[in-house]
Order: sequence, then structure tokens, then C-alpha cells
Amino acid sequence: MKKIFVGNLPFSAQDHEIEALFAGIGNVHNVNLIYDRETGRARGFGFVTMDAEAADQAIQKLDGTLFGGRNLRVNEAAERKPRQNRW
DNA sequence: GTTGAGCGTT
Repeated sequence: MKKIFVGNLPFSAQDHEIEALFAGIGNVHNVNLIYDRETGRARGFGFVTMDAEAADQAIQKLDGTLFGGRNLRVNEAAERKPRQNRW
């Protein structure tokens, strides 16, 4: 499987919409849109996991596509930053 | 408005 970064999402995007979009390319294993933890507002990006081949196709086919009035950014996800210790 | 979160004790 491969993790895909999906950026430049409209704040109105819902995870099931993203799943539907990527499901047109291949089997979607997981969708994870990110919200601001304090305000609950969408942050405009998220992550999708797919089989590696499907992820490659999705990156090729969906990067730059218009979605909800915005041109999506689709790439393989960068490594998540380590969380800073709170203790 | 572009690279996640929260938890626990491995």
C-alpha cells in the first residue's frame, strides 16, 4: 500500500467524496481528512491509502484535477513529522 | 487556507 497526500481541497470536501474520487482509480483502503483540532474546521488536505499501483495511477490521473472548484494536489505523502513531546 | 492525531507504557 501507499499513502497519498491530497492537498488544496475545498474546505467543504468530505472524506466520502475523496473516497469516491479515488475509487475510480482503484481500491481505496483508507481516507483521512485533516481538521483543525481546536476549531474543527477543515485544513484543506488529507491522506488516502491505496495499493501501490493504484496510488501511482491516482497520482498521475488526479493531480491537478478540478474538484469542488479547486485544483487538487496529489502526491505520495511525506513522512509525518514526529510529534513534539508534551511532557 | 498544501504533509495528519491521540493515545499509552513495547
